[in-house]
Amino acid sequence: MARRAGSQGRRTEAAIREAATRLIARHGYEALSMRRLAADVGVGAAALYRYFPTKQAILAGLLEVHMHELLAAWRTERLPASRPAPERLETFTRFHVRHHLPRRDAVFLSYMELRALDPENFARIEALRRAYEADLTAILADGAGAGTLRIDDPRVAARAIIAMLTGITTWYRADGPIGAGTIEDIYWGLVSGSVGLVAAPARERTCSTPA
Amino acid sequence: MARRAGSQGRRTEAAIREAATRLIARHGYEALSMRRLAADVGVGAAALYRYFPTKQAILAGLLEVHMHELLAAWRTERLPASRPAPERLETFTRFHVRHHLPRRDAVFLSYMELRALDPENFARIEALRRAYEADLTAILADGAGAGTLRIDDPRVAARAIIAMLTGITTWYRADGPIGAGTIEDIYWGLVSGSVGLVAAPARERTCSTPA
Amino acid sequence: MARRAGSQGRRTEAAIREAATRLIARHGYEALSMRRLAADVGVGAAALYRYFPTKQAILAGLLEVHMHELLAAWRTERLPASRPAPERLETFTRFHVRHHLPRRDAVFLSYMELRALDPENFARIEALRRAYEADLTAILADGAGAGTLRIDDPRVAARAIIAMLTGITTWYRADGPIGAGTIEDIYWGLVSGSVGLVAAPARERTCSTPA
Amino acid sequence: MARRAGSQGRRTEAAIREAATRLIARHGYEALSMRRLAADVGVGAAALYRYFPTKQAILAGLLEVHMHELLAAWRTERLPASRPAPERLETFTRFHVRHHLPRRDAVFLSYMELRALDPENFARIEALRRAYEADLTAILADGAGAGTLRIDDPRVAARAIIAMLTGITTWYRADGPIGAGTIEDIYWGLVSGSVGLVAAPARERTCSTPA
DNA sequence: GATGAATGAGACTTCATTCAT
DNA sequence: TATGAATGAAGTCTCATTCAT
Repeated sequence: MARRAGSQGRRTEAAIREAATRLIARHGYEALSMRRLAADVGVGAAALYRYFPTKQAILAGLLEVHMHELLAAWRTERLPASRPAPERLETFTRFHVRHHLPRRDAVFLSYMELRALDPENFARIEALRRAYEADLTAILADGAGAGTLRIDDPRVAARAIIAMLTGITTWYRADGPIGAGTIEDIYWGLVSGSVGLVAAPARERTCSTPA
Repeated sequence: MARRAGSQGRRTEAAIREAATRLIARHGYEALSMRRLAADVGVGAAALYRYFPTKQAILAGLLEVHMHELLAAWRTERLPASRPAPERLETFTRFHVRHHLPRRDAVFLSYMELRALDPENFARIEALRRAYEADLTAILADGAGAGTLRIDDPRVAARAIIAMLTGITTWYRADGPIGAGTIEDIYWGLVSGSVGLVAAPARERTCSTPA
Repeated sequence: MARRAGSQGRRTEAAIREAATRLIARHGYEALSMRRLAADVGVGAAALYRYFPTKQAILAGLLEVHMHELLAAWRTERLPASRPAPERLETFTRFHVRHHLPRRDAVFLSYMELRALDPENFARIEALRRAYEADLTAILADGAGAGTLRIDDPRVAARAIIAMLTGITTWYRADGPIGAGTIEDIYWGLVSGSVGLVAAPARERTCSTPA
Repeated sequence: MARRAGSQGRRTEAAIREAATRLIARHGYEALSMRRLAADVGVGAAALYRYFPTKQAILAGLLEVHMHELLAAWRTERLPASRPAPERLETFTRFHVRHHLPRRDAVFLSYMELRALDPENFARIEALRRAYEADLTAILADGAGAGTLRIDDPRVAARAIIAMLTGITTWYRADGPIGAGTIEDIYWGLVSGSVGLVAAPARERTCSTPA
């Protein structure tokens, strides 16, 4: 049979991306077989090669699209450097959480499967990741310079914050007890505190030095 | 050909563990072949099966030993529940960093390759991880109850803190510009702030509300 | 999408034959993929099947046309059996060289890819080859009978001569230093000598028995 | 089952070489599948890879061994350059026939599958072939210079002679009506005549110019 | 007249694993 | 204690071919 109704090219490519994202996030790139992927898509294994020349290209494509989407979205939402660092940091934090929460699989995969990329693809995609990280680093450095944020080392802090925020995807379930908005608030509480901001006005806190 | 007498075996087993830790951390469990592992150990592939019945058993063994070491060390260092939560948290934080820094590969592997475990092994090892996390959660809950820590949700905060601390291993290099002690200090600064504490005594800080 | 009117088809078929001849001569029948062939023709792979039902049919068609052309041309040029064998042999030799030189790829392919034919096609085409060879064998046998040629075994000699002549295509380059006419002369010199003729009058030679 | 009695390493490697020679000669390199080869050897396909890293390496190994054997044997038998060219040519001719006749498959393969070699292997093996050809060319050139052989172009003549002699393997059958010794004689008759010698002493001939 | 999408078979190769030695 | 030889399953990928459009 040459063609199953309703499974034309574009649709097939999208289906491959979706299935690959899900399967790689679940079992890892190396553990994913093209046959299994094809079965999930509902085509023969050979059909995959009409859309991606190699298995590696699927992974690279997924990560690249993910990073480009992330950067594009961030560039739309970020505040100009003229605004105070704390505000910019809050924007970053809330953006990061909001953008990542509905993309569990893609995020997971983007942080876990970098090592599965061959050197060329790695270089290309790692550069995108560094660009994103650099934006946060700049915010933190600005705040440190202006005295509005308490930061020992902006580069380290940026990595720490991103690790903390990205970790959400390892356990968060959209159908769990905690809403996305609450997650945003909780993590902004943690982030803001970690760089020496006291909580948003709503939650009055005293400043205590322990022991 | 027989080896010279003596416990060559113990040495070989240790060599397998070390090589496996390094190789899995570098390339992932699925990407590791028994032949490659054997080659790194300097032994024929068949020899591995004298020490581990399956490839899966190697991974499980590695993760299990790692978690047992972690828990054993932690149980030695942790403060009793009678002590104030901030102090206990500082102990936890510094312990976590200190314990993990020299174990980059093992840590990386423990967080990345859980999904490669078969269900039984996963259950066993995940339980150990949860026990460790539960200890931190308890500290945070105590502090929240006592009003000495500002915590929205202790479980979420525990995960966030562990994610932040563990993330160190993805970029830290022992031969880099930042010493282990400094890392401890920086991360304690971030953690303490994130739960509403002001900085450790050594670095006097004022409690300022920016902007 | 429809092409503009006119016999695009004929042109495509010819292009397929040409590309197939070139590619099979270069890389061999088994190593040729229909996709590669189609790409060289500038057409989708499926289009090839408008002209040839199978890959095997392309090869068979090529060899068959080649042999029919060869036989047709030879039947036009050959001398009647009434003429002396040496003359007929010279005609054969010069014809063979002249006909084959500008058909390097087709010739190469005709001698190398016989084994890739399925039994039916092989039988049909091998018969044509044998007919050609039989003509040369007859010339040699006639000469041997008449005492004008020195031949031990006409069948063996025919094969030897054809092998020698056909071998030209493995190294001859039209743009090389040796012209086609010279090649004809050189090989007629070799062939004529091999069957006991002394050289053409132009190149006087003595009949010497060495050592 | 780990090992079938009687199929140890060395024996297996030899069996692979033999089967590969036979199968490639019969069907061509590209048409040979590793599974088919393994089946003929009597092992699983994977076992082949203990002895040859790739399919290409099998072919290259076969051709290389063949050419080294040829050259080694020739260097043992060839006459010194001080001897007259006709004698040296007879030695070459008889050696070539004698060496090649019992190696039908290997010879066939060596002349047909050069194009299946990847560039590196091709260069290495082609150099060996050229060395052998160069020896014949030198004999012919010497004879032409000394006036004992009638040669238009030694390089062309060398190729022509080798093509003629090697062509034997395409039709000769050891169990056919013609003995190996007879073949040698017949071909020496053809070769000697082609370069202007009259026949070997045994077969007295007159030097006649036909028509 | 030609294509885009797909297939099932089969290609080479690597895998974890076994077992006699 | 270790290995050399082997296996069967499975890996990624390419093949000739089909057929609705």
